[in-house]
Amino acid sequence: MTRGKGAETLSLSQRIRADIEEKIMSGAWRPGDRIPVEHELAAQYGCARMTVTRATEALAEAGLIVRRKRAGSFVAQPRIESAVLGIPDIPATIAERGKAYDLRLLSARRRVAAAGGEEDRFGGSGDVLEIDCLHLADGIPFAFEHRLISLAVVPAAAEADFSRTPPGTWLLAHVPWTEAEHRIGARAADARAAELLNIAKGAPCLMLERRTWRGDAHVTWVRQLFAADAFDLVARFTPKGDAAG
Amino acid sequence: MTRGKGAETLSLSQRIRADIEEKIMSGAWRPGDRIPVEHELAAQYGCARMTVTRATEALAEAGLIVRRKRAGSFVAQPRIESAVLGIPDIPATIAERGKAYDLRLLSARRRVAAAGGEEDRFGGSGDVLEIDCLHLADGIPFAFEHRLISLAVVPAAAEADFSRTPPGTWLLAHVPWTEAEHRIGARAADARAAELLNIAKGAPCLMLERRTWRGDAHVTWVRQLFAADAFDLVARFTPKGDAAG
DNA sequence: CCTTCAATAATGTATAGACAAAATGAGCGC
DNA sequence: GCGCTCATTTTGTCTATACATTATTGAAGG
Repeated sequence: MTRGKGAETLSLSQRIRADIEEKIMSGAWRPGDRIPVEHELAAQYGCARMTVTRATEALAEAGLIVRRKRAGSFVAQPRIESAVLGIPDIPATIAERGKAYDLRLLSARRRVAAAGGEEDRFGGSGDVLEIDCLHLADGIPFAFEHRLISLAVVPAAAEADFSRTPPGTWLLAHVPWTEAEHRIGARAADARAAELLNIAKGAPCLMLERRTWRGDAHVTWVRQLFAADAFDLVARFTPKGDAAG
Repeated sequence: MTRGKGAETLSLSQRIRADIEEKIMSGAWRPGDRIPVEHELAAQYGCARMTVTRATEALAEAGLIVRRKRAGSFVAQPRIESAVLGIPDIPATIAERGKAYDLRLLSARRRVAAAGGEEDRFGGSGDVLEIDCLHLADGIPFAFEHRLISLAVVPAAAEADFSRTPPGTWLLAHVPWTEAEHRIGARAADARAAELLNIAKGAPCLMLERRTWRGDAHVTWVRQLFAADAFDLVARFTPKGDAAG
């Protein structure tokens, strides 16, 4: 379900690559950290530097690390998600349009994920943080967000102040993710959404649902509703899966 | 606008890679064609096989070619776009749900793209094919599509029979693309869309707009409307920009 | 203290060779 | 004709080495 590659026998350079990736994804090596120099890794694995180089080259192409001559190789800063998916961080989107961002936290409570259903995939303890909030642009409602965060996976979320930093932004900055699934659709606004977004009941809304994993652990689930005239997703792609703009 | 890499001095392996890529993108080497074996390319460029290998490896990772031991390397079949973007080919989507696909061509005419506006980016001659069609699942309207195709870039489109093959499917199979831009939003159905999709006027619809380029040439522009309950886009991503499922 | 410049440490790229692995196809026995 | 074996071709990976490139460091000189 989560990782694509099975347990096929990896070549040495692939294993080196996977090891480094694991260190980064697990958080052991953090953005900006310098990773061991290539000859050192070569010695460690008992192989030629070229073999290490192939791993680091691939990681650099994938954007996980940055290599700099003479300086060394460093764990890359996490990219803003929008650069990858065209699905932007909301405060960044609003700022881009030259508007003032505001956040209104509607509710945040800790509870146990319901067993048996969708929610029991939230980590071991089953404790989740459930958050409702409203994103505003120049004081006008922009998006309504409903979110669950796994406290088993992200215990620090219990202490975060989501009345000032929106949960999505906080998570992006604090938790590396390995996989995400999006569902995008159109929905008619129900009574509550209509009231919060200040639109007519039944008016069209863009719905964005996202699940995010780190390894096998389900990190967060979120549903965002945008009034139809407030927002369009835009994404630019090449066949390779690159994203730009 | 189109290609990322500027005219920096490329390394030899990068140049080899670019040369092969050009051959594929231009259509000189078509899907399924075998490309020269590595030692042959090495001789041609006067370099070691390893240097060629690095180019072919990168192309394989990018999905442009497929390498098979003993058999050789082949230009990859164009991937179904859904594998990359989560934005599926409509007949494939419908078939996946076990429903019968039907196409109704509403109109197709050749005209000159309007100058000055958006449309003048359609190739040199400015001739475009303008197509309206309706996609049906089990006889029920699924999506309404409005499309422009550049006849300067894709002259063969003039002869294609779009009453049997939907234009998107035909293009995917015939024209390699280098870049695409998507716009996704929610819209209220206008009178015509409502009638065609058999929904109420003002009902929420998912709107999907896509522009596709080959190199600098604008290949096609399309807008598709889906009734809100008929369709959700689903996409699965890793931070690297991979797509799966 | 600041500037200049050279030594140096790291990546960036290429080489020639080696052996492994896999798929193909040819030859052979039945 | 059918199935088995085996040599051959081509990719898959690694090695050890070489030299280029570049940013940093630190020392020399003003």
